[in-house]
Amino acid sequence: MRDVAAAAGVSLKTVSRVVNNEPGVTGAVRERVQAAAERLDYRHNLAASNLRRSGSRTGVIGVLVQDVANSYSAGLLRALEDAMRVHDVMLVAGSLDETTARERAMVTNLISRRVDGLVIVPASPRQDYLEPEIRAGLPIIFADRAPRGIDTDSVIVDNALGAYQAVDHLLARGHRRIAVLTDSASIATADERVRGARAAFAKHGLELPGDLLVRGHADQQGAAATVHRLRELPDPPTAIFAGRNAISKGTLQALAERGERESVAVVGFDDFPMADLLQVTVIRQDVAKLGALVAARLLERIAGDTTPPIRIVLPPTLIPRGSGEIPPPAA
Amino acid sequence: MRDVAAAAGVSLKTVSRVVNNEPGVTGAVRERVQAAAERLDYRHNLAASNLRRSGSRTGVIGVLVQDVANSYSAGLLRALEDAMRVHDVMLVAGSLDETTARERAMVTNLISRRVDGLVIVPASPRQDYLEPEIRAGLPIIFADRAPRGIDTDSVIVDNALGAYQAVDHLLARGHRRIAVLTDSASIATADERVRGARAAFAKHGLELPGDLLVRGHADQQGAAATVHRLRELPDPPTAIFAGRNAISKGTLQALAERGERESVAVVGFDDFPMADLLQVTVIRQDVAKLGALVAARLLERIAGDTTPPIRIVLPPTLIPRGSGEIPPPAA
DNA sequence: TGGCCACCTGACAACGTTGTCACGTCCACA
DNA sequence: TGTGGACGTGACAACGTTGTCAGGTGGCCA
Repeated sequence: MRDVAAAAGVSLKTVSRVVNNEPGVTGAVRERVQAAAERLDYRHNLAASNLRRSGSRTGVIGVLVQDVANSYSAGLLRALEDAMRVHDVMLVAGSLDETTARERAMVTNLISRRVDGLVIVPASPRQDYLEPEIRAGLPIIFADRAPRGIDTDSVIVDNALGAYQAVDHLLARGHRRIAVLTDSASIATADERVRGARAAFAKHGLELPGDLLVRGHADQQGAAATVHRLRELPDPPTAIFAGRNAISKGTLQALAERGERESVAVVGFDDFPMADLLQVTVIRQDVAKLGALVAARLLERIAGDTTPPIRIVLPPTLIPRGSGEIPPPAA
Repeated sequence: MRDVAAAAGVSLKTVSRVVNNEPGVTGAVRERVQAAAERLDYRHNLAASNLRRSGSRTGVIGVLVQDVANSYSAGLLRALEDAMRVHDVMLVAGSLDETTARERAMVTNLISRRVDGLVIVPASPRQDYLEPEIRAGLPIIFADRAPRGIDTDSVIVDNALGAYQAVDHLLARGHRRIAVLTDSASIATADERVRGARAAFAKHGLELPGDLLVRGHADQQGAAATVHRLRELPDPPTAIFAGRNAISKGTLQALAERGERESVAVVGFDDFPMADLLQVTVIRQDVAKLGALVAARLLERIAGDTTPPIRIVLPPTLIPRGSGEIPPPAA
């Protein structure tokens, strides 16, 4: 900038004015400065600018999701990006892989970078470590999963309701041996889904078969293995409620391998690409809507809104596509 | 930091030393400073730090892909993230949606933020606007698509070869009426793929039927519409080469709607989630490998490597899964 | 012609850090 | 006891920018 000023024969401040498109610079001077900047390949330094006008925005938000390669996370990211772009805000994204340590590390890093806000799909069991940041006024919104140990804005999906709908759907079609596959119990969401599944059984005066509730699935392969095992039981499940994206895929994979895609009912939580072509009945969360709501709330907070935290719960929807409508063999 | 220094009864510089874990501070003093920092909720400001030690890294790279929600882009992002994480580098990601203007705008923004490097899956027809940045030493790697009008590192896939393999696969099974569906001709990749398809026909002493080459597909719906139209022709295609992810999906969707999934052969370019379960034969690009190579090159550049640009071309692989092995009806 | 005002422009300090260098203390050794 | 050196600490300037305020120029009106 100093060089540009010298080349244009003006002061630093005038270059600054031109660069920031501020008024108070004559046309001729402005052009001279622009020409010099162009000639010298001058590039404005946003970091320095933000430092000087401290208290202003950096134009960056941090987004911590489960795995950016996962279609659900990616969809959320995209929805946030679209909403933030109009405000000239960019996204720093990170995958947590359900790791508490990574969540902590990335949050610390993002805070050091003075992001304008944080969107977190938490991996850690408690988030009270964020207390000082909240107190300092950093906007933080939890997406998909509610925070624990702290009071913050959140936009989540009614997981219990979704699971209830899924299992009720299967019970209504006569299934009784319904397997429930979820991920690690340390994830609050998984607990909610199990709760919803139990509630559906209870409504029908039944109980979730203990041998068919299997938690702790980390990935597709694990889920596939479980399905193979369960189907080998003397009294195998006639229907499967897959508690997450990757678990649905593993379930389908295993059933396909066994040639049982047509005979065993499946309802999955979370829609996924190609689920329509695969005719998989799912509980769909409206990621685009969730992302839009998160972004809107975040923008309000960034704009200075200091009202008490709100908690938005979106109802999921069951999308029947065939796999969930397969009747039990006996019926 | 000033407050911490005052609270601990030391100078600014000493706090700096403690914060950066530099040697030359007695244990007692160090603890006093840490306690004060903790008590005052002090947060190190990386922007200011990077400004002071200018010339050092910001620990951020910019990644511009087609669409972060697209499984291919998301996979690339994830591969980059994994490789960069060990070097404590975070990713700022943006979706270009094949828009030249957005590419320019985001590049400008990222440069203002002094990212350590840029990974670009270009949307614009030419990238010579990056010339000054390259000259200034900013590491830029092109991924998936080669740069035009500029000489930079790039890691791309042999698109012509992939298309050749796909079409040759179909020709070898007796298909002659093979439809070739690609995206906009302004995308260099699409041209390459058409070229490869023609080469395969040429090898068999044939020519790509002019009425079956349809370019300019923007999304899944457009591709589906084309498939419906082509299949209504008096002499319809017996096989379809889908030149991209979304086009494959549109093709499958249309064929499913027509009940022709079992009778019309399909080979798609780019693997996609669930393609295995859908038994879709595809040309697979190894995104993880591509991402790893891009990251490795970028890290070398960031570390100061100034050797001439290299160009890595990865061979794609045909994965037979069923849809590409359907024979033509007559045969 | 003098005076007032609007309008441009520039000097300076400050944002939160850290590199450089100098100072002071303490210990070891001659 | 004096000297040298190692070590811990701090003062200061600088990174690239912009807010504040003061100064300078020119036009217009009395």
